Amino acid sequence: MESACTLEYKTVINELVQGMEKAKQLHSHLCSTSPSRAQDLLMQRILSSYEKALLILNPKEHTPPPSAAAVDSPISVVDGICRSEDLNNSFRDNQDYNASKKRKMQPTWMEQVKVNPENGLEGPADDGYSWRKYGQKDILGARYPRSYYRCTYRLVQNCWATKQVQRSDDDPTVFEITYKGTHTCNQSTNAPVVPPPVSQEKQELQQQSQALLKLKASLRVNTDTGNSETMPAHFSFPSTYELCDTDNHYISFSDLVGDGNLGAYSPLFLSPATSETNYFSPAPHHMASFGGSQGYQHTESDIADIVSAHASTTNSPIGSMDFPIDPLELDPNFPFNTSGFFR
DNA sequence: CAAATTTGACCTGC
DNA sequence: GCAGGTCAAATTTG
Repeated sequence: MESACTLEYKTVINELVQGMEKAKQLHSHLCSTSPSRAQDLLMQRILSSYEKALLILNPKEHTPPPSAAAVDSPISVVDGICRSEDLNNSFRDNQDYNASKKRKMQPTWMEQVKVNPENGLEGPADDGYSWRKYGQKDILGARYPRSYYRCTYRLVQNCWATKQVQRSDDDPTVFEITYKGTHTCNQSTNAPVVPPPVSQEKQELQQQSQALLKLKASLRVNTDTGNSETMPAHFSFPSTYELCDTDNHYISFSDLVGDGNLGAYSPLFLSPATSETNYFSPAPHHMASFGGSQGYQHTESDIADIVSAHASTTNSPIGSMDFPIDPLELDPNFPFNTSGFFR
């Protein structure tokens, strides 16, 4: 059956292939005028991202990408680990979609963030979001208590993203951060108006990365919630993400800020003032606020759950893996019109 | 004084 | 019953 979805699927792959070719052309053009190691590095990553995207969409025709590069920064993501049990739950629960399991299907992923002892033993730095601590618990068998944070804008913007922070027993400079749910708030409005100056080389790199950003934008699922905002003003992934696919194989994601050349994309400099217990996080995305009950009784609306899950494909690496493109999983009323889904 | 944090109590799932 | 997660009143902070 050649469904419209299959057609769009092939279109996405075709666009990715074309994008990769154009990136190569751009790279050869730039290198002919001003060869640069940074450009080589960035091009490798751009191509790697394309390959990974293609791999995800069409695993039979592509080989696994190389591993990601490490980062040299005061705060570095040691790794991002999607917890296989969460993924397994997500897939297993598809058939039995009750409220309890829906909650489990919230995109969840874990990162380990290492901080420099001199500037971060109190906690890793800002991840670009505003979090409010709402609890702390001593965990059985853990030396350090676990802290619970939720988005500051939960009430204002109905944003249900939460995170748990726990210092590693083995290495006190490592914090294990578990993110649950994705931000539906718009915190980009807190970004500084004037970005720091950017060198010409960085501008060139940014131009290339903009192509990727557009690609990411074109791949986003149009949730059409009434909020027509497009790509966020700032947009980044943690330096290295390792995601597991449906077979629990890890897929390594290197990003555009990994070598520090594209710091302008990092939420670290765009972020509002936040507590010291903030870290890297997936990029924010922009969703409409949903009316709905809140509070103690775990009664967030079904819509919010659906949005949290599916909209996360735009910004949450795990979210995207959590919910493969499968029409059966999507809201039947999902506005999958071609003009909205593809640019 | 408003916002953020702390912390004991309460709720939920296993 | 226990452990983890969350609430909400009290307290602290800016």
